[in-house]
Amino acid sequence: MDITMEQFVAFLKHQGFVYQGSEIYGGLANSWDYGPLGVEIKNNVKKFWWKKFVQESVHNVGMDSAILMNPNIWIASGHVGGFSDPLIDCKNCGVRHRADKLIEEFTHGEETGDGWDNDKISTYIKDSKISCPSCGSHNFTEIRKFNLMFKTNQGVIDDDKNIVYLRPETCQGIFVNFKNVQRTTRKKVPFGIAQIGKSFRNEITPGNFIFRTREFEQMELEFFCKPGTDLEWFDYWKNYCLNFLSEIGIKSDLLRYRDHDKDELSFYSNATTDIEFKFLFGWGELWGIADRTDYDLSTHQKHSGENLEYFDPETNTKYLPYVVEPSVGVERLLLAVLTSAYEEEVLDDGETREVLHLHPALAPFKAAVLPLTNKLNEQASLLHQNLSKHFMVDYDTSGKIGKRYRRQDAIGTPYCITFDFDSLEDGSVTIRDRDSMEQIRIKIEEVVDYIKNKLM
RNA sequence: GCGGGUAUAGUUCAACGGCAGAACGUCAGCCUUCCAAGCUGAAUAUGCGAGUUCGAUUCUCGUUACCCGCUCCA
Repeated sequence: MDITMEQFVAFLKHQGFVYQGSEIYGGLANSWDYGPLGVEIKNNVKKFWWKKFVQESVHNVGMDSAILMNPNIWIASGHVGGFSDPLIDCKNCGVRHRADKLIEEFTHGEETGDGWDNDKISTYIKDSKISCPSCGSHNFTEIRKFNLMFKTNQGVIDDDKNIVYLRPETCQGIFVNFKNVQRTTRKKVPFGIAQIGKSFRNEITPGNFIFRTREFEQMELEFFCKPGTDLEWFDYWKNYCLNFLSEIGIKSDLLRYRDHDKDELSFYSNATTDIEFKFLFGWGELWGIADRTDYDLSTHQKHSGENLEYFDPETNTKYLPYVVEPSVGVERLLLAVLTSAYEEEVLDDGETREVLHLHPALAPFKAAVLPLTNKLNEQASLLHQNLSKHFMVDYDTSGKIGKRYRRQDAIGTPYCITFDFDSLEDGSVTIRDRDSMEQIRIKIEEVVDYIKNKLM
């Protein structure tokens, strides 16, 4: 697609998919609002995922956990303390470094600074006369820790004692409910728990439109399986996710797997693979599939004091299940879907049209009712109202019919229903297909079923 | 966070230290019997805040946002 990110953003804004957040106040960095079409397609993307990962899955169930949770959860997960990056700036050239990485590089990996407090890191850097990799000077600022979690206070009093965090990931809400869900659903391992919800991260550098934002929505599955079977399930979900992306309509040549190297893996992970998508700004992570072993359940077991072991009735043994986690961002998936669907198509007559080749299930409008002329308004609007009981339908009377087809093409409406003068006589309408531009004539009462069949 | 760039209608682009224009799009009306192209009319813009100036959209400074690169990304 020969279009820039900037042009694509303008297109999405023009059509009412995504607006800049807080625009009339000059915006708020990296915040985006979803317009009338954006909210539809975003909801549809989530529905599609839910359908494949919960509704149609024999393994999985869903849940929805709170955004605000007991702060001890974040201590257990390592988000409070361990994962705040110690950052240090060079006063000479202004480049920012991770202080622990400086030490790691300087000692060629012999010291990693893991678990050190700021003073120790600071002292080490001074004593070892570590220089700035960018300019070679020894003039660093104090270390500042950046906690990537948003903080707020529960209760009206602003006090350190009542700090709560906006969750930086949804999966912990699943882990802490593992026992609840297992008991109430009477599911046997292997089974999965799926969740869609907002997460918040104070990323140092967000950007690339809705690709990385500080407020975002995740769709995660935590799949619990017997230790030793985790790599099998890892492969299973890897394939399942790629298959999902193909079903949702993303072109396969825009997708690739990228396995994490051993030194890139999180310390608790057995294997991690990203499915990457070729965004307009380049390849970027779309879906992370990680084998998290029993790290999460064991740390929660340790910190909470609750026994989280699963009793396996087949073997009469107890164990902490291993977890395979496919995690995808709604906004990223949406951006990938839109990017893949967009086409500036040259027609046989040399004219061009902008088309979103969206899967009908994702399209904001499933159909548009277009009266051939204004004189047919009355009857056509009745048809529109009837169809609206079943799915989102647009209605457009302004301008020539060809122009209205173009408008619907550009927002991905799969079916245009033209109500003409014959419709008054024969009770039939013309349905025009967005992709093939072919037309069929069918009875008005058959329209709902015709379109519903295409939504699967 | 650092460096560079950009900021004028919805979009793409003009112009100017002294009434900010166009095209496309949008809206209204007319016309219109299936793929954007007819006619008439209308609405809509100098990101925000200071400074210089009689007067700033234009010059200066600050700020905000976006883009590119670096950095970062449990």
